[in-house]
Amino acid sequence: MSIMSSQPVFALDLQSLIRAKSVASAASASDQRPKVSTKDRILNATEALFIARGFDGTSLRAITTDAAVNLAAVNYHFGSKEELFSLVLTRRIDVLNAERLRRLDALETVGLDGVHGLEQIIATLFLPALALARDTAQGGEDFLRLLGRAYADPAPFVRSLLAERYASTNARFKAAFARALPDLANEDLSMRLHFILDSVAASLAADDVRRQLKGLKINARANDEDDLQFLAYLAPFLAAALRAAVRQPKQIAALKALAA
Amino acid sequence: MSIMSSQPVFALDLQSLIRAKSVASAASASDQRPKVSTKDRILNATEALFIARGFDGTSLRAITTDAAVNLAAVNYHFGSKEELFSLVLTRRIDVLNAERLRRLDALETVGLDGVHGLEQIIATLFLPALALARDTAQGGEDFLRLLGRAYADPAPFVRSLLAERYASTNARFKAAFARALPDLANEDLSMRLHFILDSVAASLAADDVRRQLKGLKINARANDEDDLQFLAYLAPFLAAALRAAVRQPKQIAALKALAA
DNA sequence: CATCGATTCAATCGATTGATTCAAACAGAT
DNA sequence: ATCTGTTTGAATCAATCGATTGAATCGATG
Repeated sequence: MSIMSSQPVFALDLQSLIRAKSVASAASASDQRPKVSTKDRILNATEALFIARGFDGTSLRAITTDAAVNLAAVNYHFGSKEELFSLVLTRRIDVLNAERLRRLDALETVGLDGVHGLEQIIATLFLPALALARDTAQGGEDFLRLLGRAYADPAPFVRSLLAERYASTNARFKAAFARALPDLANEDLSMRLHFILDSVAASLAADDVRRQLKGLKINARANDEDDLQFLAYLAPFLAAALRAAVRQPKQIAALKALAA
Repeated sequence: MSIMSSQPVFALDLQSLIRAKSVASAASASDQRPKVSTKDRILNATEALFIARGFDGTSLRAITTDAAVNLAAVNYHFGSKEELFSLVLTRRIDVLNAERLRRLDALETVGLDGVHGLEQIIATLFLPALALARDTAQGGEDFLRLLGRAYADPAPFVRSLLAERYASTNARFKAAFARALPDLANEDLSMRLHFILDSVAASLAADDVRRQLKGLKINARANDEDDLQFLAYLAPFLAAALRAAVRQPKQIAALKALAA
């Protein structure tokens, strides 16, 4: 303590003292400074702030303050704010989409189940997301929040990044849904699919929805079995929505009588 | 033209010339400057920019440039950026919620239909939105975009504004849904309701979804009859989703076999 | 220990943000 | 036409934005 006083000391001596101290603490049992690299601290802080405030609402100064690094470290390690956020988004979503495509490939080589083909595709879409939400190395629960925020962010940079990078994946799944729902017109399918994908993303981004998930104890999932249980909760909801018939004259007449 | 040259002129003369010119054009047949007040021009420009870029992404200078008014006019007429956006949001959503509550009141005095009670509530929620989307005085199609963007905006100011101002309305509709779905657990209802409301908002905010709506010619609605037709397209989708059973052991087993 | 590339640091850049100023111009009442 | 309160305009404020600089310091290598 007294060594660290403000009295003038030899700069070299002071630095060597600090260096020795940090090395000592790293070797100690408590390990007060967890060995997380500057790059990773910036990425993690950026992810947390993006979830809470979006792209425009997150400044580099807020990031570097939370990450306890120098402001210039962002441009040194990542080049620019956009390149940083691009990495933050893709390091999560790329993993998700790769697993989704892997499962879809496997599913299409075996062929869709005639009766439950729709549930199979839904499972292919959502099980990877649920699995990643349990993987702390992939952000855990924050993974779902990141996903929701990313698809809702109004910044042109974010929207173009998602649209361009995952266009082919979306096309693959739309084609799969089209085969499972042969009677649904292409335009109807596009709308309902987009509706569902945006829906899940938006809902998962909302804090109170996740709080309710926790209340249902379906957020304490610990293994794939629990994921299936959660999907059994969600899949009928989504499958029923996708299978619902469209624009039957009878329904119009019924609604007309009811909505007066 | 030559009068407007950069040569020194009497300030008063120049101003009077400009004034005379604008007055003349206002009296002319073409009427190049539509008599929209400064206040309304700011509100309209703010709405358009909020839809496109969100709260954080919209600067007062972008607003005043689009509205062709002076920068100081914003703070003079509205006090601050937040007060301006608060007005922009509430002038639309207040109308929507008032009409929703009016219809809900009427529905509850008559009593819910036993068979189609759920569709009645859904109609109560969505018909006012569809009607407003046809009313150019209420923003027309932009009304839906505003709604979607508002519920997705990450700015704390926007989120707290919506949560506080419309909490009671949401509670009213949740209670109504609970009566129409007596077998659905309260937590399940909360989640699904939030899921649906966020869903519609998020979907309507997406440009390509509205483009698909246009392709289905359900966006060319001109009267209440057409609204009912559109609702006949959407209501079965939503009702089926809400009515879908939850967590049946049979479905879990089926999914387990399928998701391998 | 000396050297060198990699990294961190404080300081600062020009641009943009929301907000404010005060004089000029305005519309309506008398 | 004159007066009076309201509205507009150009200029500018301090604060913050993303980005950059060059020196200081780091860890690894010879």
